[in-house]
Amino acid sequence: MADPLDLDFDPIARAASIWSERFGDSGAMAAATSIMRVQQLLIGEFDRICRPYGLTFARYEALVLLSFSRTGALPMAKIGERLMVHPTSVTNTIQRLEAAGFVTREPNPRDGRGTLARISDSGRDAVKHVTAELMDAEFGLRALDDGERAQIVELLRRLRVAAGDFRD
Amino acid sequence: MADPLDLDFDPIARAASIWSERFGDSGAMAAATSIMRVQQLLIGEFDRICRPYGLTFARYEALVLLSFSRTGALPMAKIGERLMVHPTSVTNTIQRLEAAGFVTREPNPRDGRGTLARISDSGRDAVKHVTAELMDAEFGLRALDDGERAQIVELLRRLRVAAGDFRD
DNA sequence: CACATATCAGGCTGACTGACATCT
DNA sequence: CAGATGTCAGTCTGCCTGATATGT
Repeated sequence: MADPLDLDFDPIARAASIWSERFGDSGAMAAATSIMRVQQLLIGEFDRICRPYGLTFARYEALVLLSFSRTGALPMAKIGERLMVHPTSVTNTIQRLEAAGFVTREPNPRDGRGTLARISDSGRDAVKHVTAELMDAEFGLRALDDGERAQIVELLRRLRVAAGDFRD
Repeated sequence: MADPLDLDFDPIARAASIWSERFGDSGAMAAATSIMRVQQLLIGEFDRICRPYGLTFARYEALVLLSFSRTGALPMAKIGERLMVHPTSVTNTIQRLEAAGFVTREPNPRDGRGTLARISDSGRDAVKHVTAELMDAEFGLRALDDGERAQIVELLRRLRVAAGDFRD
């Protein structure tokens, strides 16, 4: 299979090769930069899919989490923990989802300090539509087969373990 | 080698498995989410390393690009092209680097419309220190060996090709 | 009491759109 | 003239710190 790429047209490969020459780096910089670039491409596509429904990908993720919960409602702290985001970011995200009518807030009956975010019917509707489009786009990973996707998950999982992503 | 992970403690794996059951997704969601999560971890570490030197990773990248250029200066448009960022983001980045004394601006003698950003001595100094620390941290990829890093680059390159990352 | 929960105020970042002056 | 280059104004996003009220 011929390589369809010309290194001269790949800014990442070019920078990485200069890097390797000068600093003796063994591919770490290229791998890190590739991950950052692909994330940029993916988030761009996801946000493009979400936008027509009045969502960003981050807000869509919160809605999905709620739609997967048993009762359709979760405490703010739980949402932050699952999505691995800062408490104030949860407040912000839920506020915007509430303004859009996708979520309602209610006091947590089991903890007077707490607030529950509950997904609304229109929230579930939005999740349904966006999810269908994301599945249709195969999450931007159409270029990879199942085995390759699993390979990525496994390699990246090791990084997450090393970063302590599974403690707590 | 025993798996150090308990799926119950991996929000990504948990969400992906629920997803797969409900929607018949074949690992695309898990892979996409892993990429996004690892990028988040990497950028966090990189920014942590850059902060003491008055830089963010994005600004450091621009400085590196300038330090690699033949003359130490590049037109704004070229910077945006190489770093794959929006022209107004280049203006913003260079403005802040200039305010920090890491860069100077000058009219492009070869194009009256243009501006050149030139790296200063203190800019080169900052690059030197941050680069040393990033290399020391192996760009957050200490958990992977050379072969695995190359594997990631290759898998992700296919996604970048599919997204048209190598056109122009 | 210490601690947890959530919010608010406010700063910082980078990405973007639209408008504009300037120059090729 | 069309097109490229860069800037500016202003919006939106998400992340974060610190302070605060409330409740366990």
